[in-house]
Amino acid sequence: MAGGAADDSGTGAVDDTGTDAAGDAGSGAGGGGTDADVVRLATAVERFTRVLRRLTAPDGMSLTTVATLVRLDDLGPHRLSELAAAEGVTQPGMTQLVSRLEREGLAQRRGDPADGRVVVVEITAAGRESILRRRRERAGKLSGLLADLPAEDRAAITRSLEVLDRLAGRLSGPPAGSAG
Amino acid sequence: MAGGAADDSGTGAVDDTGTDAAGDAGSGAGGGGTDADVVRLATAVERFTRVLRRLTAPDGMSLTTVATLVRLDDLGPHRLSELAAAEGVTQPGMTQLVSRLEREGLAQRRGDPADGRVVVVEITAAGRESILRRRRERAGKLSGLLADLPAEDRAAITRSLEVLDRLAGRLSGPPAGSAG
DNA sequence: CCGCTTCTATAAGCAGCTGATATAACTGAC
DNA sequence: GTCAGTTATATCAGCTGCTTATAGAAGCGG
Repeated sequence: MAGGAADDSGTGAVDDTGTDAAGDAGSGAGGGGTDADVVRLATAVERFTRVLRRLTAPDGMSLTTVATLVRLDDLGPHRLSELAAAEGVTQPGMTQLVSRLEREGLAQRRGDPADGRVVVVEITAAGRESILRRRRERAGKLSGLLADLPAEDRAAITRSLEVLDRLAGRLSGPPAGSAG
Repeated sequence: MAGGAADDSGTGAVDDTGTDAAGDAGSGAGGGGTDADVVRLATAVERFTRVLRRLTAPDGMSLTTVATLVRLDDLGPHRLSELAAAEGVTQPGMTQLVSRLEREGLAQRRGDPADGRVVVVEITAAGRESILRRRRERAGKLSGLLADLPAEDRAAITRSLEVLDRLAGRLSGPPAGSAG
């Protein structure tokens, strides 16, 4: 149920999917992928939201919190305001978030000797461990789901992994050179 | 916490890994997919969280709100408690959510003539329009991203769409036969 | 020193979730 | 019919996590 995703599509013109998709929202139609493809992707992302919510263990960690911790793990220490900009929250919001992380021992504040105003945030060993634990939990749940899928479906997902990864990297971008 | 309705918890094998990302994809393996594959997927999902946050326009709509509205659009009217179970929030939470939707004219309550206790929720024309608008906005942003990707990457994403869709459907499950 | 900018912290408020509980409607025994 | 038990929704108090507005401390040019 839920929408026939098994149409032909491919790369040509598909069903009109509503109206003038992506008409005014930037990026000319000629430049990006097919309009219909993009709308389909947007729809799939919407549906996948539900999956994400289910996969998120009740650690009491918000999406932003996890994303911040993962970022600190992946890309190293950031100054606080930089972190706020990268994760798309306000600076006071990030101050609170970091305070929470610090209270739970998952990250810690550090001063910048070169600039007394700056607070540099870095992940702790406990924070790294927390991420790993969470990742393994999620993997466990995913494992159960994937087991029910035919092999070709699993292969399709695997193949798209690196692409999704590249997409994610493109969006988050480099932390504007600093925190070195 | 949570409803406790969908506590699958997979095989839970998946030991440490974390670094070894070798092995072929799609091998049977009783647990369902290679361990490393699953961990890679879990990691990609983590990273994709950032993408989701960025793609979500500042409509002031929570993930749950959007998912609920999309569900009502896809699968038709649901009773309130059914909606709560499907989206993984408590019944009081869904009562509030629906009240919010109703106040903004995106959904409406309806009585069930066969059962006076029941409240059936259905999406309004304005609600459908809201979803479409949001989807188009998202599509616009995605379009810009996809334009930078090589064609083969776009194809990989397109191919994985239906699989992701199937995954989402598997997790949320049918609304237990109603919404007639 | 002073004024201006930059970076973080604090305060007040709102959204959105939770558990506990109240209210109303259906069901079955009698 | 009435009573008790179950089911479906609403309401209440409380917490988390975000927001805007503002305060305070540190750097920089005069």
